[in-house]
Amino acid sequence: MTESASNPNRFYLTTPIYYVNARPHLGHAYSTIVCDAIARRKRALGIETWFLTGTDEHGQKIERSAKAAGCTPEEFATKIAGEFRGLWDRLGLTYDDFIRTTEPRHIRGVQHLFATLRDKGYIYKGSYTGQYCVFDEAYVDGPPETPCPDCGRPTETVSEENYFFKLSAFERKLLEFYEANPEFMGPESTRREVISFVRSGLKDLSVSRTSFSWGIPVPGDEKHVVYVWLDALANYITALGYGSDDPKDKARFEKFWPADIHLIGKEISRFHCVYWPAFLMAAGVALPRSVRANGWLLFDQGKMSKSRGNIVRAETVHEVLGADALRYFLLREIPFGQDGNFSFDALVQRYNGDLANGYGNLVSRVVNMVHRYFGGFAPEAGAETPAEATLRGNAEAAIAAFGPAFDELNFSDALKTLWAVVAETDGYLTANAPWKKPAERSDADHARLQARVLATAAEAIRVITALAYPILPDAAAKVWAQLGLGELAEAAKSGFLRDLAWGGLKAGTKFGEPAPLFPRAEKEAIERMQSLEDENNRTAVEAAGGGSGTENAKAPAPAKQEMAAVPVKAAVAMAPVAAATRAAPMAAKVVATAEAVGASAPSASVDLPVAPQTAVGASAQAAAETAAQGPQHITIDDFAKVELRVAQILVAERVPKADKLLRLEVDLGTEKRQILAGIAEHYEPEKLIGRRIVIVANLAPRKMRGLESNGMLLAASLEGGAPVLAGFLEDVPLGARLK
RNA sequence: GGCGGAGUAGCUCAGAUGGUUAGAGCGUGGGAUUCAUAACCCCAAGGUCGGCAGUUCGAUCCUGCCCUCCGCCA
Repeated sequence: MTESASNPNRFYLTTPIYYVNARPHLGHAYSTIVCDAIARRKRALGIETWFLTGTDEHGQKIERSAKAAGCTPEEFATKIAGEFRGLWDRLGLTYDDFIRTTEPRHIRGVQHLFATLRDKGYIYKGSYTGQYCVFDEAYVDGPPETPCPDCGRPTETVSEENYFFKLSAFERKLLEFYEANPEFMGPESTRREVISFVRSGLKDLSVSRTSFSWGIPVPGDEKHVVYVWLDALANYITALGYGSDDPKDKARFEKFWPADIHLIGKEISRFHCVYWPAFLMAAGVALPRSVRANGWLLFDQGKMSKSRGNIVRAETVHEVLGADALRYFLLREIPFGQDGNFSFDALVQRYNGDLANGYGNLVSRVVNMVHRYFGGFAPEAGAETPAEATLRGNAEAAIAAFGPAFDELNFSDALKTLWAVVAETDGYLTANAPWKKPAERSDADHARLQARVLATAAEAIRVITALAYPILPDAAAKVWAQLGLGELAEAAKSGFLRDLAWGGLKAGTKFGEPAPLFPRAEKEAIERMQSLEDENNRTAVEAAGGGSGTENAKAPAPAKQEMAAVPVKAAVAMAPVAAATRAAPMAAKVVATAEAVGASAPSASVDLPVAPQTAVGASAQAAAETAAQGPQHITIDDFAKVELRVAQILVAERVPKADKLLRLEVDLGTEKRQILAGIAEHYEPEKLIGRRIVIVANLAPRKMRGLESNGMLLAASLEGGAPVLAGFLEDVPLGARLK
């Protein structure tokens, strides 16, 4: 590890590699766009930049999804990887390399890394006996029958021989490293969480699997595949050429590693801030300089649509308002590192306020006046008055403040600073009104004023545009051309930002034709985006085969499976109630992150990995029918009529002469009552005692077998399958109402 | 359950080692203007700064308790 390797003239940054179990959505685009903006700025500063993104393609879930889709894992992964790459291309993102974990260069590198770790004595063979969640591909601590903490499903007891990485040996080293390198991870909340995680103790990590084969074989013991996180994390070095003997690869690795920034979604901080540095320390490879976590995008469903669409695609925004609008919104609206709300409403508001009425309109008025009063040639500014000095001073202050803010990833502040100059320039124009000649002013004086004011305003625009370029590359290029400055892309390559200073616009420069940059968006824009999403969700549901069946209607938050490969999380912000209640459609908010793990999207189901194969056709049809019939929705008032409460089973016994019926006495906290339930075929009465369940408390009483039942319990079931009682993962007080 | 974060104008957020009238942008209302994308410019209204109690001459800022939301861990 050579600390001195820091070279200010090169810069390496990475996005997470995206798990191909999910189609790309706005969360993925967010991380990638942030990286693109950083990369563009670095290049425009004359820094040699390497920007890596890619896809994570191994793991049991991909294997299963492929099977469900009736194709090979390779075919499946290739298709989704193509969707990611295609989207980045359409959005104009300037990645330098796109790595897929199924590529030979990556496989070779991972095997080299694994062998190195083993040779150095950090990997040993051991056996594991414990609980395993098949759905999440994760090991779970606890005694047998512990439910999975992520998804609540029952775990299986497994015993398998695995390779283990001596993570425990790095606890102290990591803590010392964090201490010595406070800049290593951020934001602060992430740093605190990671440190407290490491302080609480590290256990050795299982780094191989034998239960499936879609992965990278462990060198020399090919019945094992490499643990997906070890596989996935290694992309950051394998893409540069780690493990290759080719001199060109070696040179690139030498040049760019260690990475300057690993940009990630906050839910995978632990993998990047704990496991990854530990692997690298063990292998004797330099550690990355920093890991920065972005927050989640929250989609406020209420504002968007009452229909089931909740995942927003970048395409939709791109199509209606353009890629620049999306970039600007994400970087301006959301303080980096925090969660941010996304809504079409807020997007359009920002777009109209800052881009159309602000920047776009400013450019338009100035370029138009230069054409009108000066035949399209930049006028000579002449002697500066206090008004110009003030504007110049503010612009120079913005140049000085923008860079540091941006480089600390405070994009929002950087843009706020810059847009203050937009407003000042607008005010300056209005105050000096070059379009209005007072009677007492001579023609010559007026011509001088026009020249001075327009030259100054145009120069302000030039400065603003140069700084905004990494965020608004398309618009900046247009403005550059309108100012007669030629190809911005060329200027960016030559590092024009490095020398940015007031006064670069030369008198006599021939301006280009004025053309609107950001046409004002009308209300229809929101409706259009809305309907594009609705349409997409509808077709996605049909295509995906209705994964939203009972099996998946739960509301999981599988943020951090040990095993899950990289990721995409879509979680519903409500308690995981019984599947039978069809929780998903009532979700208030959906979270999507940049990264995340193959999770179930609420009802949209695009992401859902495991659809019961045999049911695929049928549920797709059902979904389609639902859509066609229209209003299957109930109102909140309808729902409020159903009184769902938490109850504890005190007594459970079979009802004589009834095969299916159990008689239960349950405690609601405030009262006890008797309920009859048809679950005797699947639940042993003894095992139910003490369990907390959910009941419908205001169901009309009914007599069965001479006994009165006062309520009904909730359980999930498939046709012909065993019912599963609804319950809670956390403690809940008796009598608590579900709403 | 443990640890941590957050709760400030309709919305998104800023803020002060505690000190006279708590800020910005957007949105709203009014005015002015017409170079410009019904844009721009000026002015105004709007907040018991989550609740209760305490420390203090004085608390939105400190302390305690409580409520709500979120994250990490178990």
